[in-house]
Amino acid sequence: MNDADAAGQIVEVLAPLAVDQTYSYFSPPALRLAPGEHVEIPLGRQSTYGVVWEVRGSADTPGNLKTVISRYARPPLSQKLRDFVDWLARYTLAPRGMALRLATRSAESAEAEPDRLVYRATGARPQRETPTRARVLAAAEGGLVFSKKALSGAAGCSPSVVDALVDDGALEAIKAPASAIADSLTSDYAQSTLETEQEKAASALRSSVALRAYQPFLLEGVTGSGKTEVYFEAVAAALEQGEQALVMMPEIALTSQFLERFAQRFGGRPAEWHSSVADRKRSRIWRGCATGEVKVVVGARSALFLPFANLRLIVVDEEHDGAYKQEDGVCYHARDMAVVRASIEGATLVLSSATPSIESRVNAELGRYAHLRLRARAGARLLPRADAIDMRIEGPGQGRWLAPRLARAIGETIARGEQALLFLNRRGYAPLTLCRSCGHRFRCRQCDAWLVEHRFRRALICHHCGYVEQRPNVCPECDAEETLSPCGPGIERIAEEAAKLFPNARILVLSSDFPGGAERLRRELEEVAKGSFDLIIGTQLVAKGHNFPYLTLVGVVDADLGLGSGDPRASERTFQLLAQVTGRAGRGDKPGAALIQTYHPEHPVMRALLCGDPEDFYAQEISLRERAGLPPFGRLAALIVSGRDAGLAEAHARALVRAAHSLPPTPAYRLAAAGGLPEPDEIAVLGPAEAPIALLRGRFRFRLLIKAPRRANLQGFLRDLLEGGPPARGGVRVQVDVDPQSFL
DNA sequence: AGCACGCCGACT
DNA sequence: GTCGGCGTGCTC
Repeated sequence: MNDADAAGQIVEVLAPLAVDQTYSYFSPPALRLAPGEHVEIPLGRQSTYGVVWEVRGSADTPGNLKTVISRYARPPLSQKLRDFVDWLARYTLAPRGMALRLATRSAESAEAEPDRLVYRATGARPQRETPTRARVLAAAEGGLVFSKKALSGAAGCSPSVVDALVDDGALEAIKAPASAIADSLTSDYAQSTLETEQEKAASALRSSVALRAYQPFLLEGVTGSGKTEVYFEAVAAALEQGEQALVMMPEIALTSQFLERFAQRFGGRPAEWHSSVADRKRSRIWRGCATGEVKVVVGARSALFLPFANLRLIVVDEEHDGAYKQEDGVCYHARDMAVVRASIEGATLVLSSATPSIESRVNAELGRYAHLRLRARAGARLLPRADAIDMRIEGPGQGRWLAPRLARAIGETIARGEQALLFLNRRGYAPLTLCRSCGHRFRCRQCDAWLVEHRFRRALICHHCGYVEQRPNVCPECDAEETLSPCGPGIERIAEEAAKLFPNARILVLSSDFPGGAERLRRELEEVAKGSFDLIIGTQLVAKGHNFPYLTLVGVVDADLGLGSGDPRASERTFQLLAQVTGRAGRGDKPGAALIQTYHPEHPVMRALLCGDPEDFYAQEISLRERAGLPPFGRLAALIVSGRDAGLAEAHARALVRAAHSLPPTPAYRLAAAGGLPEPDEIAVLGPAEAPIALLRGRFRFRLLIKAPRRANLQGFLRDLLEGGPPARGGVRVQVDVDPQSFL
């Protein structure tokens, strides 16, 4: 044994805490740690868990360093995953420890499971035969294997009797084969029949997967064009090579319907990963990903941090969906980070959507993503015919919300025994309640927004902060009775009108604030799919996930809602939502119809919906942003002020504020260099609710999100920053919301 | 994440 | 006089 073998090591360990640094430890000679291994380390006055980030050298004695306590027998984090953690931390400006947490949260207790033992009768008689032993042996008759618990349970004795019988030779213990973590999958279990366009897209993906190099694709295709079948071919290609694939979906889109479809194609279910998977299962899947045993994971955004051994493919389904944004703790956009992970892993990336986000479209047009398009619906299905109802011309009378033409169409649909859906993205009965006698309007005490009347709950509710108060019968300002008057429609009010118009119809109202929770919702959606209702009235939760096979008519009640919100993505979001809802209409070879009630039939969003071609919309929207001097994406940066992480964050805050000229290598700087972030001429302190609105009213050049107790202090703090002086106190965290593609 | 240290308001 | 609230800072 030479000196190097006898010496200990100096290792850099990252703990999954709010620290950005790694800490140095001495590792005794016997441990021989490698980067990525999981260790227990002393930290402060207790011990924690950490990951070896780097082995820095050897040493004979600890010197002034503390000593690593032990090694955990978990699969080490690969260099690629560690690089991803570092990248994510640098990009989101989160402490590296917090980024590591995302990757190790389910690693705890991910040790190899101990062999499970089962027992079988050997046929030999035990040396001493007591009545209890006889009962155990009787239970073990027939040559089958049983668990210890099953035998002792059947015999009504303690498990130690089984042990004794093993010692006596009457039973034998056998290693049970480890139960599989996930179903085994077969790449060609059932071949999909693909049409020409699909076939072309699928073969592009298949050959990319075979190349084993980072290659990004935008897979764009109208509802029903068979995007899923196409990316299933890419999954199949990864399986054929014995390698891994990750399919990400927004949590609510991850339905058993989807898993069934997957099983029909691959002969088994993928490993599922989302918030309600039990802890034990989670750590098994975590381990299975690291060992390569788990081949395909279908999961929500957190699946992005699994320790894949050989990841060949990442699919981001519904890539435009806002649910990919993580907004507390480490703030990140899972779709963007999927791009980064794919590039680090050298994997194929597929962003899939019927209505891609603007930034993905722009990336495709710039040639950063290969653009695969499916223009036709698969299986000769036709797109729903969309028609506008111009509310200025053919709107309903006073106090009604459904235009006569829409009401008629619903009646006819129900009469044919088909299903209709009325969509209105507004919960409650009426968005505003005022007093006809004095003009009093109900406002939220916490945040100043209008209170929304909920008639089912007899309450006034703030949709911004959740504040609730009882709906009074008397005006609180002028004491007049019976003068409180609801203005505008909410979904409950539409339900009331529909019940009057169609007294014999089976109507279901679906809104996220109804009691019963997810369980009831799931049951109701299944009933809808079975055709148990004639008319469904719902908010945006009807837009996603489920298929409604009997649905042939979709009516959009207030299509303009959301266009006037001041949100920079208002048009984009409205288009995506309405395209999704109206796309639900139609079944088999019978085209559905969509009727859209709008005051602005000429608006680009409406025009795109009516002609059924999103091309129009994207071209308009991108040129609008160009003319407004906004980059098509990466338009904003968020400054989050909080009490913690002062040192790290302060530097970034300075960099951001002086981004136009300063040189620190932060994403903010690079954004500025790319022309995305002009120098601010004013800094204001806004709450999270106000900031997005103010932003693209053009008042501010970038967004400041403030999380802090006292506003006045922050004002001073930020002014100090702007003038370049030392901030008196407090810390700053900067989050930059841009497309990482431009930084790769 | 824990845990200590420190600085202000209400208690035996 | 202290007990304890949480706001802040540190852990190799």
